[in-house]
Amino acid sequence: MTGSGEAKRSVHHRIADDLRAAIRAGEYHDGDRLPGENEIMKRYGVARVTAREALAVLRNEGLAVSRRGSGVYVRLFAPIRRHGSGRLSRERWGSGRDVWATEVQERRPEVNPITVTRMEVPADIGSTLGIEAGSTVVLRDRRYVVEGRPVQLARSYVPLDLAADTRIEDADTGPGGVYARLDELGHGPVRFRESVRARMPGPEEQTALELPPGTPVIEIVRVAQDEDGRTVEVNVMTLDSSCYVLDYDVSA
Amino acid sequence: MTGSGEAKRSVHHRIADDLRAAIRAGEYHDGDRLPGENEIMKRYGVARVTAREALAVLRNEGLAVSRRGSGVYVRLFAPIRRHGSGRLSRERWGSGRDVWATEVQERRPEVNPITVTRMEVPADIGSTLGIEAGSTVVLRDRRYVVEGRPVQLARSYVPLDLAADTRIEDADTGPGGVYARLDELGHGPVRFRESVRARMPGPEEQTALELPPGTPVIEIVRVAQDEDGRTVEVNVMTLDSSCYVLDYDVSA
DNA sequence: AAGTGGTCTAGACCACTGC
DNA sequence: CAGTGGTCTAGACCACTTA
Repeated sequence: MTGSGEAKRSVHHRIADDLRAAIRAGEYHDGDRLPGENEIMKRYGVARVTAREALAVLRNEGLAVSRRGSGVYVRLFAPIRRHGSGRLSRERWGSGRDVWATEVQERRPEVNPITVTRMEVPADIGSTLGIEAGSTVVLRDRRYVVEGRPVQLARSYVPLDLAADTRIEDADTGPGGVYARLDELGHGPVRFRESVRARMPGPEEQTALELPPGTPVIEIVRVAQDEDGRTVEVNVMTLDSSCYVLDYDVSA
Repeated sequence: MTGSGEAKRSVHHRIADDLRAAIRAGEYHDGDRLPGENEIMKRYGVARVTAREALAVLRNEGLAVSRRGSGVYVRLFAPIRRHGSGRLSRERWGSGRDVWATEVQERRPEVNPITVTRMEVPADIGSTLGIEAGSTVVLRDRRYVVEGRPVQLARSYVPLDLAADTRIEDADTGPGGVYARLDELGHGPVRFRESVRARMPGPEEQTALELPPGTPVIEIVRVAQDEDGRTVEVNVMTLDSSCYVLDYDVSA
């Protein structure tokens, strides 16, 4: 079928290979129903656990999702393009539109209840912010939802001496968001560094982002500095990787 | 133990939660041995499959790796920082050092046998390169290895009319690499766009990068343009996400 | 040779979906 | 209510690692 000399590959791997090949060959399309556990048991004459294991391979590759009581389906990938360079430019947030709205456009973006709290700075954030341990920061915690699907978590840390008793401590920071408020305080960010990595989510993130198994997250740590080189905000974002492509422009 | 009101979580999930909590609490460190299948069966009084399933959760989260015949171990994360902005600057490759060497420094980088082939341009690459279907491109295919571990695959596409009969078609492109050669031809790249996404690897990538289960890959598609706006190279990179953090600098 | 993870079978019960 | 995926048990054999 699939290949030629596949010898010692285990049974559930061979079944997974068959299905993967079929998906790649276009025999199944996005959202199509795949053969389920019972079907695989019959077709290949294997035990339930073996059929499950084959499907687990595809789930963990992010190729399939299973819906209890219903079936197993081909997973789709319809990403949001997030433009890294330019999206943080002064014109953007200076114009009173917030960064998020400009990038998802017509896809019905929502922001879930924003919680704003004062807290002692976590060790890793503190060293990045360049402030001493034990200092207080303002944490803005929020979740972005597009078309009913949660796609991103964001935790933004601002030193208390900048944020105290400003709209940065309000759930609604007003037009232009936190960066515009920092600018009004004379600490508008002019330089950013984004550090990007990918990893599998922990169970808390799986819940918060409603991630099916086999979905990595992208973690972006964005550090914002003002004209004087002071770090004025650290923003830790966790993205559903099946929803995003990040674009960065670089010049030589 | 772990929490308070965990009720209907399945047995293998509860076991996984215990182990995860223990790892996070620092009871196990990087590379430490975790309780294996047999140990879990005894400790929790569950069947082998259930113990396996618990360990599978941790593996798929990238927290643990298992070594057949030996045991299950806490996985480590020691990333290479890849500096997106600046690393492509003229000074870097202009100075005759290649990009790769500058970023991994003392970590014994190697490049596996580079294959260079002429081929018909794949559809997706063609549309990105802005050349008509059926055109010929030069494909440079290579694998990077650090400290004996493969960490990155890269496939670089250059239009044939630029690369034909130049050192771009040699395995060794000489000092400064492909970009320096393009520059000598009057097509030195001045603008780059990197598009970044994360996903789970297919089995071919798992093999080529020797990835344990639960390891996502980062896919970077870099498009390089010369002064005239012509796309002179498309480079598709596949990175082991457990080996990389990508840094991008952005200014407002 | 003992221990470990990897694979597989056969049979069972449950919770949920969709008709 | 029938079908589906999710979970679990009990027992078995194999290949590999370690000593």
